[in-house]
Amino acid sequence: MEDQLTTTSYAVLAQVAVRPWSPYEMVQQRVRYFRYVWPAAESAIYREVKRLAAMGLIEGEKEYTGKRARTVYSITEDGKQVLRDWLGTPVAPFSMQFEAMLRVFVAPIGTKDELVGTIKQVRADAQDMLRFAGEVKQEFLEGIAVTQDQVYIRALAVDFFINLLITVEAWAERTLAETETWDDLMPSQEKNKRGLEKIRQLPVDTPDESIKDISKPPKRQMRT
Amino acid sequence: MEDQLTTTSYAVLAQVAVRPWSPYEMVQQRVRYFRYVWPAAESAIYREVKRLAAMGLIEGEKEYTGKRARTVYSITEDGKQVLRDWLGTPVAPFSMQFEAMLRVFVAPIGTKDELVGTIKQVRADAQDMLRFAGEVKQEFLEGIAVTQDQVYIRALAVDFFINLLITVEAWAERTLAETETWDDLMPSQEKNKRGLEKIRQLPVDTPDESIKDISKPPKRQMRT
DNA sequence: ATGCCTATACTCCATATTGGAGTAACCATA
DNA sequence: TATGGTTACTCCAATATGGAGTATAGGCAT
Repeated sequence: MEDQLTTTSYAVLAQVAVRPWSPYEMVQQRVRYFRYVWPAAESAIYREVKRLAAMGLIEGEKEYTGKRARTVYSITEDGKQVLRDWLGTPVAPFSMQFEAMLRVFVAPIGTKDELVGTIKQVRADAQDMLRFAGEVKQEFLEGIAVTQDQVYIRALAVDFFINLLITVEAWAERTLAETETWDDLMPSQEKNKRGLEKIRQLPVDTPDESIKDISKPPKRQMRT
Repeated sequence: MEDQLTTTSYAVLAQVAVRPWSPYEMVQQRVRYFRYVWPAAESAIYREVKRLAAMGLIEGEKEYTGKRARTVYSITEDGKQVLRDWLGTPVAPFSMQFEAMLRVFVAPIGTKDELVGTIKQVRADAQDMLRFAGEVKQEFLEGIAVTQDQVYIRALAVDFFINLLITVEAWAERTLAETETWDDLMPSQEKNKRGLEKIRQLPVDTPDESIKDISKPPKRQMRT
């Protein structure tokens, strides 16, 4: 019953701001609103809905289908104000969970098949999400998306998503091609030479001063 | 004292596999090993080190600087075996936390300055990380990286990272340009027309069948 | 009419995770 | 010699997680 809102609270509140939903619908449709930018457990959604309602930021109205009740929640004026206030606070930096990369790091102690399998999984995941993004694109083109009146905003997100996924897919493709030229996963002069060349060609500036002592990286992190 | 390993455990174990470290060094240097692909709190690292040591997957040796003790941990054979076994298990899908996008979604209830500020922050974050990636690149080119003998593997990660960051930075740039053509954040025919056009041009296939009922997206998520 | 599957709408809880505070020695510099 | 920063952690209360469990309704095939 704490009244400190978390990012998950704002995510749910933002979805309710789009239009009224029942908790179940929110859970089903959150993929279009925040799932891919702010993953949260199903049970967390139900919990947040109750908290937001208790705080008066959303309000529920009971509906019936036959005898089965469901509560449809809408955002209140207070809820909108809370969202507005949130926009004035500092934003948390982007972060990701990419377990596959950890496995790439230790790949040399495993088999080539395992490495290839991992990368193929990454590619498959990206392709699944691209397929979904394609459906979202189609919904907008057909004019049937729930957020049709806000295409100008949603387009920014779809743009981000598709480009990100294409970047990931392309990486997986490149990496599969590279690993397939390897006979085994042992370090070798040959592989390391290619690796160094790959790094040299990456389109990023190296620092002006050469690095003597391994410098401190930029700190960033912070949740909630 | 549970002996179920989490992904964070494997991340730490994988770092120890690179070379021996003291917990403090691991915390400082984890940015080069897993921070950006598997974020974990500082205290989590210390906790994992203790657990892994208790389980015999790493072993510590005490050193002294004057009276200040520090324990340097190395991976054991058991530890290596555990990592190998892990490579045979299914990999969790990619996911991200991108609070800024949630704010983009509700931007119309706030000010243009807030939206622009959010996107600029995203750009700045990407640029910070790119600067760091540039340093890593430089370390490899100079041949002084700790993982120099595994450039062939590390190159895959650096490649991923730099391309991802460039994608994010480019999106921020595009989006800033777009929002700067807006006088306000109100929905309008004009803005929505541009938005729809942007979506139309995104390089992703729309599904063969047009969508009647809003279809279920692919389920994916899973931690640990 | 019966059975079965799926949709709806949650609750519960053991564990995991987080951020922050606390402790303490060491070290450079003014 | 004071003091502020770095090194090197420990501890903990509060919060979050995901998975399992509960229960009813509606639809459809036989």
